[in-house]
Amino acid sequence: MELNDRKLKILQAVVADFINSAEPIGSRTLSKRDDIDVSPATIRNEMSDLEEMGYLTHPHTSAGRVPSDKAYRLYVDELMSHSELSPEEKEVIKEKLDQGSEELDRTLEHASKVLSEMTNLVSFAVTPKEENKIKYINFLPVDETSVVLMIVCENGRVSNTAIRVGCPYTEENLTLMSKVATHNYSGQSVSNILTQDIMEEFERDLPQLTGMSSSVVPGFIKTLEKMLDVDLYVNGYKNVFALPEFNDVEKVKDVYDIVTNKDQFSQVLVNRDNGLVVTIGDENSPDLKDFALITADYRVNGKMVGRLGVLGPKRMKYDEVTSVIKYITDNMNNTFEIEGEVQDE
Amino acid sequence: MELNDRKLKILQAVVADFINSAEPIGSRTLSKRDDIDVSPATIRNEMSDLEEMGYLTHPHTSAGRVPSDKAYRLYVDELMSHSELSPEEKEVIKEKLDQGSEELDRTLEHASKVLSEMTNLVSFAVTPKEENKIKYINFLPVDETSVVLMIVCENGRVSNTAIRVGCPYTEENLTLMSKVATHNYSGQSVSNILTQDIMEEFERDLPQLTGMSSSVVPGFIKTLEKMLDVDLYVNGYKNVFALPEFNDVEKVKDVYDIVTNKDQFSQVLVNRDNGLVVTIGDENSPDLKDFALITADYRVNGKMVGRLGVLGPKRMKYDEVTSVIKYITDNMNNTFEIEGEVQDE
DNA sequence: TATTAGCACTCAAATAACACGAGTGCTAAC
DNA sequence: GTTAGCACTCGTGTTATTTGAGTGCTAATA
Repeated sequence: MELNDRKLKILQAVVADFINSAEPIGSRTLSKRDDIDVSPATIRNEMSDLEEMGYLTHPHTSAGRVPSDKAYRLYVDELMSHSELSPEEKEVIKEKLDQGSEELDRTLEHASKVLSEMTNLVSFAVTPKEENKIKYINFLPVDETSVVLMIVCENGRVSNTAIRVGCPYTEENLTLMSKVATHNYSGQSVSNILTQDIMEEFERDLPQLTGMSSSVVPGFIKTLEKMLDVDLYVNGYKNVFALPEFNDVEKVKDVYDIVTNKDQFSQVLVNRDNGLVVTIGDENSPDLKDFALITADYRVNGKMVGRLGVLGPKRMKYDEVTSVIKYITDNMNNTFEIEGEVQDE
Repeated sequence: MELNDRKLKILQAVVADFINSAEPIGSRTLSKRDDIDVSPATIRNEMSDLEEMGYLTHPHTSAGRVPSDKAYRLYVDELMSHSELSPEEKEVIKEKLDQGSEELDRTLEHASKVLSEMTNLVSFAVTPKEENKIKYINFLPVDETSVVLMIVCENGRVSNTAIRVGCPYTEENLTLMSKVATHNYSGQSVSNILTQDIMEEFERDLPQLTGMSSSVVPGFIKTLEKMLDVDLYVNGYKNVFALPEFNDVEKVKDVYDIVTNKDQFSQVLVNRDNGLVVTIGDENSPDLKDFALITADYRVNGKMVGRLGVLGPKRMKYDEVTSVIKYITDNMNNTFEIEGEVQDE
């Protein structure tokens, strides 16, 4: 059997209608649409064919049709409109993005928030497991019993931790320690440093400070390990409360479990392909089989520095959401690269 | 009418049973209890009196009795048992607490997590709006276009922000800037600094660096403002999914709104009395009228440095929860003060 | 006089019966 | 190839009925 034009039109209508209404679509409903001018009976025949071909399903005999994963896939790839965002929408997004642009290291987090606001879905941002190279390491005094360890990477990211030291120290000790650590590790990637016997190296190069080393090194290692973790920000969880498919506590809980199981979820996100990617239902891992996931990369100078996305029901406004995601990831670049861009008055 | 012994015993039984079962308690159920040996009819009479006195209510004529807020209050103040935690429970808590003890500045956050695990309720931690005094201020180089601002307070808290600078700088510039800023502001409280015209002061004392000042000062101010915010950590939200009173999406959403409306919720928490405080139903603000809130302070050297608590249904195991909270807040002190305490073998 | 057995009464919740209607599939006519 | 017509299906909503846990009241009891 072949997917002729009429079948495609009907399929497209079913998917579009279902995305809007979340209700199974019947033949009579479809026949009332302006763009379809055949009788319900004809539509029924076509729908029956489409079902046989795996594009539609039936919740039960006397219900309308619902799109299958295969139908969503076809819809996204071929059928849906690719409307541009209106200038007003663009303006709104631009404005929202700009509100968070001062906080350099929270750009991604902020963009994810904007994304959830624009799509009314659960959104997230994830930083890649990056092979950061250390620029320098600084131990700074706080009070008698604690110091701050500060690690600056070449890409500008900064981590710091407060560390309790077991013994008294002087500022000279700290300066020395900072110098030695920077000398030993600057230019190396974090994961590479972690393969070494850091404690031994500290003791070797700072034999007069073994007491301090023993209390500082574990914190140092912990901080490095933390730097290897991907950061995952989730926003707009409360949007699920408004979606009819989640009008049941179990479902709401499922989504909560997914987005709060950060290790597993970030794994899924990190392992995705680059670019704009849409995965629907069965295309995802089993725990996401009832969802659609859309992600896009955010790049600076061609290098991927983060991934942004939304999680929602398969019944998702794919065209709008992809437009918004694309616009945001493109525009974040501008926020970064072009400062003080000319504003049209 | 008077609250005689039998009334108290019955009331106590109703509250305790309801806390366990979440079901209205009938006279027959009560009469089967070992500690009550009067007939259902007698109990009915007593319950009727208790209802008249405002301690019990009736969902409807043919249902059992449910405790009122007044009953919970009496229960907490007079009726409930104050069982000590078992040595095993103490051991479990101690162990969990210890797992997070390295991360000095996350102690409170971690303790809140332990609290939610032990109580199966939503827990939170909040830091007081503190009048921190600045110890020193440091501007550190990251790359050509950005610096890190680091502010260390006398109490050991550290804040840092990445700031994009509009013009090239040298390390000497930064050192100078750090010195001037530290000289001008160390010893002062954050809120006090914010009352001053910081930009003017930078320009006055660093006339040769006006370009840098103009790009750095806004970030400096923003960081100071952020330091004034209270930090609120919420843990164990997913515990609400298991409670029968939240088997409805609306209710689940209500709790979510409460704990994610950080400004409002932290306001409620910050304004509480010191010490162990239990507020039930109407004793709370209207949006919390269906909940009970328990908080306790965590002190170091007598100074309150944080507040820990749980949010749950009024039907809460008050004795257990208060024991756990008390034990955690007491024990956090130990984690801090006494390092390497003798372990009993 | 306090307690309790007995009993009529109430009402939410569960169950059953039923009508409704949106939808289907099939057949025969156009 | 398309469509009108029709019997059939089945979820949904409505109403009636039953069930049972629980109450309040009264009268008997200790």
